[in-house]
Amino acid sequence: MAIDKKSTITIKDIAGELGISASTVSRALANSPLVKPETREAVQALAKKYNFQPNYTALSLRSNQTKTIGVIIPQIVHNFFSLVIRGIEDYSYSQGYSVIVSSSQEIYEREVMDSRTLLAGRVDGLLACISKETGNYDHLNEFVDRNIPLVLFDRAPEKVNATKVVIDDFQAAYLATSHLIEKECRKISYIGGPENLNIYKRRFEGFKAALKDQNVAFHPEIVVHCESEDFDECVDATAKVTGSTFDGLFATTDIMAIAAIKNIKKKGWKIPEDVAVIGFSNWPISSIYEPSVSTIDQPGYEMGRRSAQLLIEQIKDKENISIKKDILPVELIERESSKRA
Amino acid sequence: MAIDKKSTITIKDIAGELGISASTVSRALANSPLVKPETREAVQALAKKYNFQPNYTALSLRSNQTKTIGVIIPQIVHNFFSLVIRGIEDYSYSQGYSVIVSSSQEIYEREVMDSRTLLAGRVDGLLACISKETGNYDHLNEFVDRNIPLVLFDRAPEKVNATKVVIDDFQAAYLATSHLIEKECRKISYIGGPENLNIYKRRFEGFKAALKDQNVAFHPEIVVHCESEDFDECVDATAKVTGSTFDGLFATTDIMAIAAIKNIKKKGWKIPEDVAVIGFSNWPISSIYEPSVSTIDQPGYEMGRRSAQLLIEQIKDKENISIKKDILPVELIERESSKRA
DNA sequence: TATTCTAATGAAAACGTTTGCAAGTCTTTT
DNA sequence: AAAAGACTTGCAAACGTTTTCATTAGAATA
Repeated sequence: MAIDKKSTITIKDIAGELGISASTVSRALANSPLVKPETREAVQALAKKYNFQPNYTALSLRSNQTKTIGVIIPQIVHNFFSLVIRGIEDYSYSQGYSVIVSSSQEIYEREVMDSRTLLAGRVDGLLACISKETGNYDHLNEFVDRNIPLVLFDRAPEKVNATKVVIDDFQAAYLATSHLIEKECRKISYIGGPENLNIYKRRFEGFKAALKDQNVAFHPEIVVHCESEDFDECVDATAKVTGSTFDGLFATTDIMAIAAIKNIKKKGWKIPEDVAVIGFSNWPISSIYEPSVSTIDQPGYEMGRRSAQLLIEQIKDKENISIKKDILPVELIERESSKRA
Repeated sequence: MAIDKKSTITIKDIAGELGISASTVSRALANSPLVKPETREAVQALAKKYNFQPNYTALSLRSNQTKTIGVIIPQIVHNFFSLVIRGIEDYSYSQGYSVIVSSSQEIYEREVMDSRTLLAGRVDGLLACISKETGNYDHLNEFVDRNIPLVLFDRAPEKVNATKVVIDDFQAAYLATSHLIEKECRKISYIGGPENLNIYKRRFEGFKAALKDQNVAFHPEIVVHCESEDFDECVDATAKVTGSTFDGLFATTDIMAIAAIKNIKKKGWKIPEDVAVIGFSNWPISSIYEPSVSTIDQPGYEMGRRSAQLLIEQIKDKENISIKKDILPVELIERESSKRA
């Protein structure tokens, strides 16, 4: 292979060929009124001929901004999060920003390391969703302290004073639970995610509040908090619950809902006749599975878009960063698993 | 908010405070033997105290490399591709490279635009998987012509002379089909993806070759090529096939396999007793669905890792780029949908 | 004591841009 | 015809590094 010297041409090359200075070329390219129309046209024609692309790195160095935003996400192989990323990308690219994604794999140390790496001059701002393990927020507060734009989404700890984009988990769980009560359920099982994550804590609270407000008894023996997202482990964890009887079940994840359904089927109980079930997140599988699973649709794409928008606003006006909290609406989707008169 | 002047410190700041020159600081930080041990220690101590991080952009400008690789992928909300991305990220980060991902959303124009954007000085090399629409490869050949490292994965057109990481689609389909024949299937339906994509063309060829080699008749009336990946559309498309009878079905996607299963169930045919089914890709849903679906496991994570590895090798030795073709092994996973004596 | 060698440091250039300032050439005005 | 103004352009600095080359001071040699 040949060595690719001069495969990429610079402003100086154009200047040289035209016998003018680099400054004039720069101005001509920027359509500055300071340059004579003929000069401008000559420059632009040559730039086009050579397919000139300004060197991004040089631009960054001069302007002290990378036009890149960083994203830290717990998992990438995950329907909800990949939707979020798509939203982030769509908006960012439309604004001329690139996106660097790094996934912590739900490991606290990786999250800390990644945030430091990104902070080291690679990005103009950060979008983050904390891992399940994360209990210490120093690495995030460092952004706040140094006045570097930061937006937290979905799993957003109260303790960090940054802009947040979330759903109202309490309200969403309240909605799901009320849906079951409306379907005549009077003894409802709860299958939740790890309670140390705020979102699951709040969903549990929403569940209990809905019961209380509507005078339905709470039964601790049919409550399970499941740590894992692995399907088989969910099946094992939810098996505990089918030791008792119940007529409704709310799971904070569609995967858990389906795991529970598997156990319910095994018992010979009919869905939705004997037990009505509702999940959470509206994963693709919930509409394909049989029975199709009622769920709470979580607007992942919108969450990504909105987070990116708020972040880029902050980047563009760093002097006046104001902390916001955006709560996105959720929607209940009724499917076979809870459809009954 | 306060203005963050000097929130980030440079080599010059350290030099100033120590009353030495920037060059010495640079050398001290690099542990050069040219600097006096005391000087080196003083510099390093101060760097540590201020948590000095070298400016990435300046480094890039000087060294003419961004330590970033670009990835163009058709979709990000897709189990296989997100696995690939994870593989790419894991390897790249381990080598000190960042990753910029952009998804074409299966749109040719976006793919072209994204490749141009990334080419414009943002990345040291590109990893790409073409969209379903892509039939013209000029944008990729531009990389080859300009000697910029490029690795194609999964959907890799023959016409581009670049390193490729793929699975042997012919062989994989041959394997799946032979599995059905082994299970006593003698009239096998084929549900494929769009034929203009090489991978589907080759899977179809593998399917037909397996039939021929084992003297099983090919029945064109139970063949469907389905354009969409949307589940409901797949259900509609595969319905055509259940107009005839058959005792085996091979689908080139798990989603299509499940769509077909839905139609088969509707007919009242038993799986696997009346019809044995096998899919392709080993999506999570295929193990959760009832019946669980036999499939060909496609090593997405490995494909990502390997692609990144080959790309980074090329980046590190641009003078001697050699074109390789890596074919990753697939594995047949037998589940309920084809399990019979 | 004069010369050479070695060790440590600094000055400056370079990477590719943008932009404030100075300077040049024409026109216009008085 | 001289001064002022309007247009164009170029020079140089700056962004934060690394690295080549030159320089200094001191030590070793003759």
